[in-house]
Amino acid sequence: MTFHALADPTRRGMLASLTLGEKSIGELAEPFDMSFAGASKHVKVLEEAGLVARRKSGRTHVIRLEAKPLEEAERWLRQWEKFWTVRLDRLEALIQRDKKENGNG
Amino acid sequence: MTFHALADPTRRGMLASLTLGEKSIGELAEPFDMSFAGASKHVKVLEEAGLVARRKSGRTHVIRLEAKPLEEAERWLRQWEKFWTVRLDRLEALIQRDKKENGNG
DNA sequence: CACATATTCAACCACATGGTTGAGAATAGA
DNA sequence: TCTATTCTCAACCATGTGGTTGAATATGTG
Repeated sequence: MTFHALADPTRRGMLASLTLGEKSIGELAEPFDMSFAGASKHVKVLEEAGLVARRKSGRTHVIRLEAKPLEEAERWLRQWEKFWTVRLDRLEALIQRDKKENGNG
Repeated sequence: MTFHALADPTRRGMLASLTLGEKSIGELAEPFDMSFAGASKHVKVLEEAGLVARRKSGRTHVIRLEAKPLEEAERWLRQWEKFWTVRLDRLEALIQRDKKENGNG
């Protein structure tokens, strides 16, 4: 779900905006020239992905970043990258060995 | 575009399958009980995201992994994670300092 | 050539997504 | 209380997505 949440440029922009500090829904909506309701939907997606958390202060909903899912996504990617880089390297090694053994190199 | 490509479970499954070696479209489709055309579409998405590459061998299209975009996505995430973890830590530090200065802690 | 195989393409379908608007809920403040 | 502010919800719309099927393309094989 994290990847889906990160796939949208508006949401990434909101996350960027949130690195400057907590923001209300209205403040998040503003730079995108978007309706409250539109921004609210995006925040909901981010919230369900665990990338942000919400705190109610009076009538404003204050949104802040949450780093955990990002760490997880990063771990996932790193693991995969390592795993299949090894695979690709091994494949390459096999090709090289094959070349030598068959005198094609 | 990488995040969008990674957001679909079928596509992640295909990538997983590809870590075991190169696969044809048909071989990629098979474990998902999916039509050729369906698999073909997913492969196209992965290809456009640069996550896989295609080589034609006779009438079969042979698909292999490409690690580069994964590295980039990982770098992106790592950078962000670091960046906003620092922000969050700084925020926490401010709160703590505030507590001390105002005798609330 | 005729036929089978591997794949794409085009058209279609159901549903999700990103956006809007307008109404309604909750809270702040006169 | 009345009004303004902040936000969510429901309904709607256009477009995208994930899937199908059937026809078309390209290649191997008899």
